[in-house]
Amino acid sequence: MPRLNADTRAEIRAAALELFAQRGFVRTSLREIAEQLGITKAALYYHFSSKGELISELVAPLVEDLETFQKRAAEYSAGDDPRPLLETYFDLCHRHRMLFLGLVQDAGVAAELEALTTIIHKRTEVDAVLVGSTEPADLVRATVALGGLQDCVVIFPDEPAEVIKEAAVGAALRALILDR
Amino acid sequence: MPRLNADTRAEIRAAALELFAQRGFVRTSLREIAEQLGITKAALYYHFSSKGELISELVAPLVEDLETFQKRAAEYSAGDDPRPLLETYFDLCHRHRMLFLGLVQDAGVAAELEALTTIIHKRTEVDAVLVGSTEPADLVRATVALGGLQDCVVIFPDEPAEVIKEAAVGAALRALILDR
DNA sequence: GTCTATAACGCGATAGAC
DNA sequence: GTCTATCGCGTTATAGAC
Repeated sequence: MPRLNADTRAEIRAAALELFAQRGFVRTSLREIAEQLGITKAALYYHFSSKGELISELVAPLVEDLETFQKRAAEYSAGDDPRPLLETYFDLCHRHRMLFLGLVQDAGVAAELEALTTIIHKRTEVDAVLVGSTEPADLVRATVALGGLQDCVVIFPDEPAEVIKEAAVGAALRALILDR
Repeated sequence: MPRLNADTRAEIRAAALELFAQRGFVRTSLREIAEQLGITKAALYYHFSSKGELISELVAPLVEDLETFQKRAAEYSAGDDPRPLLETYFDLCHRHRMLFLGLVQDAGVAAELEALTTIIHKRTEVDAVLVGSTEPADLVRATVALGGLQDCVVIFPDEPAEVIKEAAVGAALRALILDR
């Protein structure tokens, strides 16, 4: 029988986004999404031709926002104040944080052995030590510093480590330290 | 028939680590790892009782290094120079960069639609604009700044956005700007 | 527009021969 | 120590009834 609510497609998007953020894209099956809505897997296929298409539709607004942001960034010249750009980028990430959460959930797939949980837990403890505080506003500095270092090894895996290390540690230091 | 090389177990570890770094943990099947070595999936099971055990063995050295690092970090007091700690953390990440690469590959599972590739590409362009250079040593500053911002929305998804934003943008600004 | 039923596939994992 | 063969499962995806 037809369901009462008209916009099943939008309902599917919403339910999927929530489950993806909680469990990641990989470990969320179409069956789970369908069950959450009280419809069947096959019914879902009526609305979306594949899991990829569903994901694609969820990611599209992020890509669009990024394109807009990129155009704005292209007008930036050395010497301009970068703060507004950084603020916009933060807002963008925050607006799409459900998707980013889904991505990191996926990254933790291997960690059914709890290794990743352990790793994250240890990082958090180190974060607190580095800033001597557990206030979010302080922890953020350590997150940017250590997270930034960590990002560099995956973004520049083939560059000579010494070059990256010097620049990265310098940037991390500045991010970490408030007073000067 | 037995293979000529004695240390099959180590060979499996090496092949697995390489494939995991290239394609992620999720999308690398035991069959692929076995084929790369010219053995069968079943033979692999003689050496490792499960995929989890194989991954676990690869991740163990990272966890060990993190534990050592954490102990050292615990001796750090506010006011000490954080640089040595940051350098050690970078070295640690760099030493285990194959594993980190595997984790981000997993995160890109959803992106068979190439959305993630698009996203990363756009980020790289913005990075270059922000520092007005394509030199790795400069790009690193943008990576730490924008990567740090991005990390914050997944690390603190439930904190009030304004609190996180102010601290994060501040840290990103300091990471980005060299001269002061 | 939604359902039931099922096909087709790849995965991790196991059994047993050699 | 490695093989062939196969199981059981969850998955994406399709066909056809209502």
